[in-house]
Amino acid sequence: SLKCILIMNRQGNLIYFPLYHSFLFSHGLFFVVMVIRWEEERYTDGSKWRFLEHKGPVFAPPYEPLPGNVKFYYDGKPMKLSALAEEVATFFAKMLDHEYTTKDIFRKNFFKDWRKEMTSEEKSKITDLNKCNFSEMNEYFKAQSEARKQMSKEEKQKIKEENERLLQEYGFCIMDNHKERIGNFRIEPPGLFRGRGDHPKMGMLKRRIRPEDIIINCSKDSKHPKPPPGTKWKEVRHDNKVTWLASWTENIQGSIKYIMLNPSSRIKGEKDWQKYETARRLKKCVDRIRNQYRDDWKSKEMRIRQRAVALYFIDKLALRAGNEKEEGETADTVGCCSLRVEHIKLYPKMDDQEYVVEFDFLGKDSIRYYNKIPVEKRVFKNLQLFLENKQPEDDLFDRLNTSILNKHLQELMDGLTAKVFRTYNASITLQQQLKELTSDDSIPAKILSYNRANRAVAILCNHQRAPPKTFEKSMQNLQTKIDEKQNQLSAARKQLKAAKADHKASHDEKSKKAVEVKRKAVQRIEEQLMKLQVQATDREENKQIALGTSKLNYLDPRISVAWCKKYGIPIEKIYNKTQREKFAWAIDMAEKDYEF
DNA sequence: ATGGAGACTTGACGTTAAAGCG
DNA sequence: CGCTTTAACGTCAAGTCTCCAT
Repeated sequence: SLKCILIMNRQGNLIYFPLYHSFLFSHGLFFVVMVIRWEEERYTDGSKWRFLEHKGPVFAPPYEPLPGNVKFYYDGKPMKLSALAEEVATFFAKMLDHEYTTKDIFRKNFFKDWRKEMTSEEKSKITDLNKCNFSEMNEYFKAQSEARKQMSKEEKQKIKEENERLLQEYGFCIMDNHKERIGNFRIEPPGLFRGRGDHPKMGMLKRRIRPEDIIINCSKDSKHPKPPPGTKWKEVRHDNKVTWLASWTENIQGSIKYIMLNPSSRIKGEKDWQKYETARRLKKCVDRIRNQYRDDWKSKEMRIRQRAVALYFIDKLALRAGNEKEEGETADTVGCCSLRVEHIKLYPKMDDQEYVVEFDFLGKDSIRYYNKIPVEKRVFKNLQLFLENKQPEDDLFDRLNTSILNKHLQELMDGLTAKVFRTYNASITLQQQLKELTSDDSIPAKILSYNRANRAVAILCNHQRAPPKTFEKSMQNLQTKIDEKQNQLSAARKQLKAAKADHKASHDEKSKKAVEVKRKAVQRIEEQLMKLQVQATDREENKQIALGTSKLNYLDPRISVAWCKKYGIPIEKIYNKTQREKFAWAIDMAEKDYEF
């Protein structure tokens, strides 16, 4: 469970380095001063750090006006736009190929916000978006991106180096003696807001963020970041009860955006670890809680029965809590507590099953949740009751919201909230599935089992993805490869047979060697074929399922680390570099017998 | 209770860099 | 080695949950 080492560089400065930076040893420039364990540095007073120093954010590059020959046309006539109006126009022009720009709400919102940026002459002239012709601008940007692709190696290298320099200068901060990677040190550039699903605000102008909008957070005794020449920060504060380095208010929803540390940082890692520890505590008392809510289905009080049924859904189906949302501000999506009558259908009998509930609603990111499940009679009867005398658009759980539910959960277990059930059920499912599925086969087969276990979780959590545009083609390609490999295999087998016959006839050393060579070749091709087949299966099963989210947010990484250790699978096969950095704590901690 | 601000996690997706292939 | 394909990475929207004022 070693976390990091304290080292001294040639200037005599002490620096903490996470253990995965161990390549530094090879330079031989450092002295190890001290070894720090994971557990040894948490504050108990609610403060998140003692020292915080950073360089501030990187701003979006300023607008570059279009060259004179690229024109905007209104009502068929060329028209030179003021810089501000032109900039906003380019945002739209860049998206011309996108479906968004055909949507009514998008166009309406865009046009309204665009007009706000126009001069009064422009405003009086440009009154109809349908008369605007952005196609020349669109062509220009397409040509630009084409040119970028065609750049020479040297030019590309130069850009890469510049990015690297920016990363080195602005991408890190010092928090309590650790040099930490910042997650998002670049300020979001201006553009048109693209909401997901049927978003009422799609197309609105997301305005440019200036230094005057930024609140800087750092420690008093640090070197404060300097605003760009001629500008000022909105504020510099020293709040060590929060983890962010900078923040600003975004103009679409009026919400606050933050610059925070990378998932590999101490502060994020510890929080993540804590999250899984809470889920493990739930494991210890989940039976009690389940018995409790089953009892509550019989309660005399409506609010308690609603609470109990909702909790049952959250537990069984891994639904999200479902906070209320302000109507008209966001897309119409729901979670458990905000389910409406129109989102479920009850079937006393369906095929050979009794008491079936059909769910059909849009969840987070407007991803559809569709599921039919048989439930217990009591739940079914309760649901019928909840639906009585209600309109489709009425709340299913009218006596419940997330705050009531979470207050109840808090009483059942310290730190328990609705989302802990998702974490708990995801992690426990992975552990069970790994136990069930892991074969004593080859490494690729084991990894397929792992992916299948991961997939079971992704299905539980409804993590979907649009099938990749190139999916069909890439499946075909893979199939072609498999066919070829099969041909190769039969050819190799024939050759082996021939070699064997040859050896039988001559019994000399040379032919014996030839048999061995052919045998190895067959074996090698068999392995390659198997690998390809496994790959094809994996990919087909994964067509509409996204594994990433559950892997990154719901699965206790120690389960995976332990599994790797137990079966001798290199951790690199399961976690890529970024993931290994994020889960460094788990990789250090977990042994092969770890139990979630 | 209710509402809103604030902080932080979770989520899908587009772009880019790296892997894989002939 | 140069091209294509794939996975990693970054982006930023959209959730959850806490806290505090009313």
